[in-house]
Amino acid sequence: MKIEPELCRVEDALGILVGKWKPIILLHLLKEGTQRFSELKRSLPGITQKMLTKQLRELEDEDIIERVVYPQVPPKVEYSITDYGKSLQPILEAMHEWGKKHTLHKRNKNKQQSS
Amino acid sequence: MKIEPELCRVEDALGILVGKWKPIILLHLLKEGTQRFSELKRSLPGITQKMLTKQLRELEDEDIIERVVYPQVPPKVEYSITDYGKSLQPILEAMHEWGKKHTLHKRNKNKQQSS
DNA sequence: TGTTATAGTATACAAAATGATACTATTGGG
DNA sequence: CCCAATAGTATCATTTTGTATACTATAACA
Repeated sequence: MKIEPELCRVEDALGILVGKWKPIILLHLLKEGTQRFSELKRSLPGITQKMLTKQLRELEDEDIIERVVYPQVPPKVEYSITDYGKSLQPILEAMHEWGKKHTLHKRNKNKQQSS
Repeated sequence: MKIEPELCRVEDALGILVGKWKPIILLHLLKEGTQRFSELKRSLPGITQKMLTKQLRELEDEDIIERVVYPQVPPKVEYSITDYGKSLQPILEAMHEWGKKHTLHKRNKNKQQSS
């Protein structure tokens, strides 16, 4: 019995979700809707401009988010999830749920070890 | 409206799933059941021993897989998914499904561009 | 005696991801 | 004239990941 090549499709989802910031950016946009660059930055304590820009560009390249530039000074740029990007929501939520369980699991584990 | 800190729990799932090899190792173990080190290695063309060992250790540390050593020569070590690890299956499957859709999406996108 | 098999470890190196910091353009306001 | 505000770039340093290669122990086998 061999693993079919299609099984590796997980990599595609991972390739998009992975990165220290991407999932949290997506959760923000899903939850809050359209956000300006500066709003996102304020919401993600610790991220540098460079990182935020990079992650946003990558998500944009994959059609997960949309970028709208308003020709103003000072500049205004808004980001939002595309319909296509919304299809990631079940994964994000599944991961979120699992993550919460995992936090408990780790807590129990540590409790046992230290008793 | 602020994002609650718990929203960052996605990171926990990602931390475990991420890595060039982890998801594929997990899919193998889920699909084939218990596997020896050498079987896994043969199933993952291109992986080095060091990487395989490292990924397996990390998964073991998180209680996702179990490692059983048989006191033999030559050595025999078997890996299998724990019950806890099986709870990742829905995520893996959701990612797999999404990945398939994404492949089509990209195909359509490229078709449009080249027309 | 030399070779093979297994499940690794050790070391060095290369590449990719992330971080820190400084810099830019523009324009309205003081 | 100078400063603040926004959405970035540019450059360099550090950290994390991954690769390549050689090495180990031990018993069975030829």
